[in-house]
Amino acid sequence: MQNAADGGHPVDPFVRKLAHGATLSEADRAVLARFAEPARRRERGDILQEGANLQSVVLVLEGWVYRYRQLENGMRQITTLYMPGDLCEPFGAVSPRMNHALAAATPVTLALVPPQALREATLASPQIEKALWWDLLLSDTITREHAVSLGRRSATERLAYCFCEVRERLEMVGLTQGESFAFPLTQAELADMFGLSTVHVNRSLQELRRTGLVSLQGRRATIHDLATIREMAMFDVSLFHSDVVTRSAAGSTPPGRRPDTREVS
Amino acid sequence: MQNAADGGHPVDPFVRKLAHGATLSEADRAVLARFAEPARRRERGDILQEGANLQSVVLVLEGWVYRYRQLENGMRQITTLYMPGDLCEPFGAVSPRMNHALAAATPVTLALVPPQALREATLASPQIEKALWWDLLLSDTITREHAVSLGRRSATERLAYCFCEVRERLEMVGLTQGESFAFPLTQAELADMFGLSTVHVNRSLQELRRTGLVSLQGRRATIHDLATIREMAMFDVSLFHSDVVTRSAAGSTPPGRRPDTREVS
DNA sequence: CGGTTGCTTGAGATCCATCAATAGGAGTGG
DNA sequence: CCACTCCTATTGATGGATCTCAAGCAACCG
Repeated sequence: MQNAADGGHPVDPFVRKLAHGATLSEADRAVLARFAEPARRRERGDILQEGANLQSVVLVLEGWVYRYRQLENGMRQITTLYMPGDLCEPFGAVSPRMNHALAAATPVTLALVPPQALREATLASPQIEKALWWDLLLSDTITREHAVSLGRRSATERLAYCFCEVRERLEMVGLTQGESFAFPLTQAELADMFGLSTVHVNRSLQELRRTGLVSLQGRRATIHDLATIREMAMFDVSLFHSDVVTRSAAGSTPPGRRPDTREVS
Repeated sequence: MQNAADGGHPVDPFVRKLAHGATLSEADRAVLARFAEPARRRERGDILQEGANLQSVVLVLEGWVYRYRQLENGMRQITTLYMPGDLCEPFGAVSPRMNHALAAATPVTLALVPPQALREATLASPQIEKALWWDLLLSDTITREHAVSLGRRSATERLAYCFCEVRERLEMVGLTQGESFAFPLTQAELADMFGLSTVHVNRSLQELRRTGLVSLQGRRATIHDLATIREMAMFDVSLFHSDVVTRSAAGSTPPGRRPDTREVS
């Protein structure tokens, strides 16, 4: 049995990610690390067809996965991107008949976690509970911001936003190397992700390269000017680092709270 | 104190909606109905600004609400639409600093539910637990399908899809009258929802009317040919009626399960 | 090697945005 | 009741962003 924390091996990205959402004890980490163990490997390509039967939550340990939907007219839309440490469904439940398909963008290592086990971990530790809800809220935020890209950002801005987002997510799990990080998506996949044609993705990428903001070579991306690309992408970092409330009665007013914020009252 | 189930008054849409996700006992319904009680009214316009402080989950009882995000360049994207019976956040947690704004499309009645109370109800009744997770999965599906519209449907198809979706959601809570239903959205709101200009929304709506599929008058919509509009919108009803698994060990193979479906194995 | 996959480039067509102007209804104050 | 304003829906004209079709090229692979 492989322990994710032993020498040389990278720390389990699931634990690493969730640690951003709550202060996890050693016991908490051990519980979570156990979910990330029984791994399956998959080559690039479909993992689960639409309509497939599923009883567990898919957890990505290595590689990139995405969820997509194929329309009757042949068009395809990628709706979500999953990277190491990401759960492909909300932690507490699964739709037994998949209504979107799941595919691997690279060779991947996965774990299958029964939703019941996650919910039980939630009962055993309020910190795990908080971390899992934080994770769920974060993926909601990412999904909504993807809709903002699709609706209101230009092709170039969408791609720029994508680089900012991916960088942020990979950094959370310690998978960036300085200014660069793995970026294995095909231009055709980017097109299906952002509602564009591959031709236009190609040209928009060239524009990003021409301005010197990003370079892209051999399935890796390097961001040369983070501040500028964030500005042109209208990327709001704070979305990725917001807090979460699971127990409304729990705390008194937190220290950082500004008294003038408006509430529903 | 007003009982949502008493004579003449419509049945609480929250209970009515959740009843689609699980078989609720009378006790379950009573518990849920209590959440839908302490109501606030709001006129059309913003409810919560971006950055507002929030400790409770907003539950819509009457009227339409939407979540939007305003970009620095002045553009606006509506990311989610909420109708009676809808929770505006996942039931178990809230982001205390709102990262999207919430607005009322019509005068609305709301309830504020502490996430802790919902999670506790979840512990008391497995059926409530199942219903709430079903609801969360459904709103995820709706959000993803919205992304499919934004990415891969034409303007006319997006609007057609919208009518199909709204009809389906309103029917679940008993708010359709035959072929017609309330549709209070402004053309400017539709534009911000579907990443279009108001001018183009206007012209696309005219096309839908010209083909005789939908009519739209006085904040109400009537669908004249459901089968045809569903086909042109590539609307998949089954997305709105899928099952949910909360306890993976719980059941043996359900009766409808086809043995040939593919699983991750 | 031939076949496949992914990237690149060019030219013309289409969808949709922008700008500008008009018109109807709803509310408001005189 | 009228004048006024604001909001929403509507229409026309023009331009731009992006798509489609078509082709070529490089890398990889059995």
